[in-house]
Amino acid sequence: MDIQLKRGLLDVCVLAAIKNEDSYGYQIIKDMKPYLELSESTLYTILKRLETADMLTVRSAEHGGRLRKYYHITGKGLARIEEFRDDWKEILPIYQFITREEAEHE
Amino acid sequence: MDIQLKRGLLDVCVLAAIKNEDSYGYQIIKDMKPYLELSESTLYTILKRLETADMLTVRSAEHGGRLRKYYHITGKGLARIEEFRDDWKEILPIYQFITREEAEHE
DNA sequence: CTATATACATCGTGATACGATGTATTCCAT
DNA sequence: ATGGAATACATCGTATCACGATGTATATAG
Repeated sequence: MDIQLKRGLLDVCVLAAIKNEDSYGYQIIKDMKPYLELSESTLYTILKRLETADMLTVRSAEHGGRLRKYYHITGKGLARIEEFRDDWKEILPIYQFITREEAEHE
Repeated sequence: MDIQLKRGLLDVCVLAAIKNEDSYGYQIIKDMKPYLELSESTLYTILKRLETADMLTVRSAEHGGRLRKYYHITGKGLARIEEFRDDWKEILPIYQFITREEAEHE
């Protein structure tokens, strides 16, 4: 997939990955993999950015003798997903504009 | 609309604007306006980029005593639009993933 | 004992949208 | 005729961002 196109989906996709259940880095990557692949360096950059923007909170918890950072979505994060729904309504006509077959003669 | 989301659509949208008919800067902005607004500085950056990538060719023509630069899409540019169609097939499941309502209890 | 998977983190780089700014011409209303 | 929109193209600097490279540390399987 085109990198630029991916950019617009990454943040919201990460938020969606923790929407129903708190999760941690490695798990988020696994859950997103079927839809959108991203590297660890990209994910941690995004998580930090979303935390700064108050779209998620972080809590450290021990698991199997090792620390894990669990990410929890906030109201602002949920609102961000709703904004994406609105953006989607604008994207559909754009898709039509781009893929329309016009003045194509037999 | 979210800037990041816009980024992924701009290039292809400009190509779509000249797909059926050669066009020039000011006209492209007008044609795209109902779908996606962009400033002149952004458009000329994009046109230059698409030219470098051989996705369009440029020709200067006089119009009303003034020079206009007309942009013409190439085979590579048309292929870029086809790629977008393919990307779209990947985007749809991502949209589902983001907006799914799961484990929402009454 | 060693390699692989898990887990988190930072740095540098290249790509890019856009506001600000500049130049020049045409057209219209006063 | 004169001044201000609208038309038309162009450049520069800045902020944002994805990602590869790289580093640390622990658990687990062969």
